[in-house]
Amino acid sequence: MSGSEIRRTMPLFPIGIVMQLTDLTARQIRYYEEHELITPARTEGNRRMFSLNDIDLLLEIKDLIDQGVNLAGIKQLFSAKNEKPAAEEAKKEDEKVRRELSDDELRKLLRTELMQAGRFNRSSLRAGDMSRFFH
Amino acid sequence: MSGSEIRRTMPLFPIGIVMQLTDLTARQIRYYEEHELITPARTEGNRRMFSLNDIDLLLEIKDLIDQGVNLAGIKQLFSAKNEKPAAEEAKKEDEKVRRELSDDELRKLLRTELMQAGRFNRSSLRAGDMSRFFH
DNA sequence: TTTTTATGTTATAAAACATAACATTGTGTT
DNA sequence: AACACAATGTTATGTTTTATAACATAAAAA
Repeated sequence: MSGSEIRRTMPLFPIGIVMQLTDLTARQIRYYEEHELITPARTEGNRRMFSLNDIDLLLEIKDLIDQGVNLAGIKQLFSAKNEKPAAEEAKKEDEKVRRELSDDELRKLLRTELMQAGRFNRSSLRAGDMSRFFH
Repeated sequence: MSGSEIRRTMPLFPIGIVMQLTDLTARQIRYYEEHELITPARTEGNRRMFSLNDIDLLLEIKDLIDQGVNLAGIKQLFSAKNEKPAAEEAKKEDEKVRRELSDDELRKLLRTELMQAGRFNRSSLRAGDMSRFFH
């Protein structure tokens, strides 16, 4: 229940991709960040890099805005959500294991998990449909 | 058995991220493309965008090269792999369904699947470790 | 009506990436 | 040994993408 937070926090996507996945403009995304609804990572060159968590948040924001909630309200909703820590125990144990992972092991894990990330349930989308996102 | 091919083909990652995930240089990645071991998508601006499938392929290539196989050999291995179609039936059925998906439905599906993509098995990595990839 | 909120638009600078050409290193061949 | 080729490094140059900031605008709130 705490392990799923891990790779969802990996900064993988540039803003251009996030725009297409969320159907938000760069202006909107940056504005939400400015108001601390999201805090995407930055590359060394200061470019925003978004994680799956960030994308989820953006999609939630969009839904809420579509429902008439303003940013202040969304902020409240989000902070209310995080009221529930529920992940106290596993933290320290993870901490212990962390140091023992070599770069190579890390990459192998990452590989496995990336491959798994692709194995979704069933064929609801097809490759051709992705032309909507890339021309 | 054919559905899992779908989102694995979505072009999501720029070359910089792929370099970090695979530990390959841009030169290597482009060279492998030049020799048709991978064929990443392109943005309108001609930038390469890689899918999970592409990343898997790159990792396989790396493994094989580490084992002393040259590009010609890898090419043979890959083409041998694709000798097995094994996905003939589902194609036409999928084709039928495809047209009926609206953009909005597509995005909703995408959302669900992205969220699911993050829900991996267990805590083998931790957020802090990702600082290796982003400084 | 006047502010405030949320977003659009434009200008300017820098980061990331593209291609291409040449250099280097290792391996196998003659 | 000398050579050729495969794989990768390095450098130069141009384009795309993203960053910030400032100003504009429409809709909602006060």
